[in-house]
Amino acid sequence: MAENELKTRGVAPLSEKHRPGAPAVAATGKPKRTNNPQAMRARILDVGADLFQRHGYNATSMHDVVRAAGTTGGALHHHFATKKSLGLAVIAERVAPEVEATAIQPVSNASSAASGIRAVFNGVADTLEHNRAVTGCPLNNLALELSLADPDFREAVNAVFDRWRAALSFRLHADHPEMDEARAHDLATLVVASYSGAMAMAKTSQSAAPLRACATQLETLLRRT
Amino acid sequence: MAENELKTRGVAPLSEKHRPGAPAVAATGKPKRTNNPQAMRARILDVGADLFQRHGYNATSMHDVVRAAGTTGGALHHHFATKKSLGLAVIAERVAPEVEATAIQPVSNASSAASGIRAVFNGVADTLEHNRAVTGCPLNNLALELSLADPDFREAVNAVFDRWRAALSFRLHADHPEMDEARAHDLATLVVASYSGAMAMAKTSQSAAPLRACATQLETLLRRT
DNA sequence: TTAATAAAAGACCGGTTGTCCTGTTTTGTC
DNA sequence: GACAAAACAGGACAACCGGTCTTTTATTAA
Repeated sequence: MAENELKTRGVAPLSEKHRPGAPAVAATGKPKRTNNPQAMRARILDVGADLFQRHGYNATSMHDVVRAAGTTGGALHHHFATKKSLGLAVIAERVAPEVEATAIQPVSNASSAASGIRAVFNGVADTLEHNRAVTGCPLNNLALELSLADPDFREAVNAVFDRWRAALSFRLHADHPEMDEARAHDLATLVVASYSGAMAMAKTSQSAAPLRACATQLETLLRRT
Repeated sequence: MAENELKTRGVAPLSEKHRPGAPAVAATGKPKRTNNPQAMRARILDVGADLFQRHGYNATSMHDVVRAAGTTGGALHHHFATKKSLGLAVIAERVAPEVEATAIQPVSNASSAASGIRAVFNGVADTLEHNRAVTGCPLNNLALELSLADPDFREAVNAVFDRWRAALSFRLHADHPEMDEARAHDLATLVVASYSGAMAMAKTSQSAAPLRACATQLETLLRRT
């Protein structure tokens, strides 16, 4: 803390030699650069979400993000000073909305909790079968890799899990007012857990079958409730 | 293949200067070294399983393994030439037996499938509550991180998942001969998936509650079968 | 006793990591 | 049109990565 002022670790500027940041355009009237911070930020987030999803957080380097986003290290650093800040932003601005759209809203809007849950499982299974590789649930991927490594990550992921479970629990209670809250809570936990686990199995088996199996069994459980 | 004989990329031995491998003992009759390949191999595997479990595969360096095992890079390289070979050995010789002991055998030996499954879930929950940190299911951790990265890892993890599900399915069918095989298979998938997912939720919430919730709900489902 | 082999040690390699710094260009405001 | 701040460019940088290497030491077979 006290040695900050001694942190002159950079090299003294070699007047002539050191020229970082070459001119964006030599002399012609080329496109130069288009300042568009929102689009740049969005593109970095998209690329980050995609790479973290496909290769994992630790296996993705900042350079990978720079290359895939077609940008530069300076731009990346401007928007996200550290890898961790990019990771947290990806969770909050990409993963959480995706969970909201693909898993929470369909259940909230369905005619019943049971049919909504089945629709979500089978809908995701359909999507998986259309794609080439099963990359798993983005939330689950990041949860397992990062929740022990850093409390901030753990908190961020946990918030999404909680939101999801709470929404399910609310819908179950709405469908079945006679069901006590603890039961609804446990049931919602089972649904979320089996979705996460089924996605893990789907990833390792590269098949949507585990999702279909869980959808079937969960429905019989929910229908008898 | 044909350029093997030209592979003299090493530096010419600088007679006096180049002395890798300092003498293990200076001049005294110290313990020097104890040759015990099996114990060394076992220790490396134990340490590797522990570190991969707590920090993840990619976040664990070979140097971390060397340090934690109290050995040297040479010894590690002798037993496991690459990080991947260590990873595969950890799965085959540590993770798979652990799954066998903690999740498969208790169900096979229980008085019924339902009670065995409940015992496994609650037993693991008890263990988690005794430990400080919930590090999650080792199989699940490695599955999510590596199954997309490398086909060999995917195969290894998938084999464990399949073995587990097959054992559950067999026990369910033995308990309920009237149940058709597809149902038993799907039910077993749901149990494995909910275990994996519950462990993921337990890890992010640092609590054993998700496991207990799933145990309760799964039991009501199985008892009504 | 000697020769051969297996086990262990640790220096070392090229490459990559995440971070940060110094400039240049664009944009908004007066 | 001046000018400060934001947006972006491009590379520097030390620390570290996984992996290979040669040498030393212990064990075992002949």
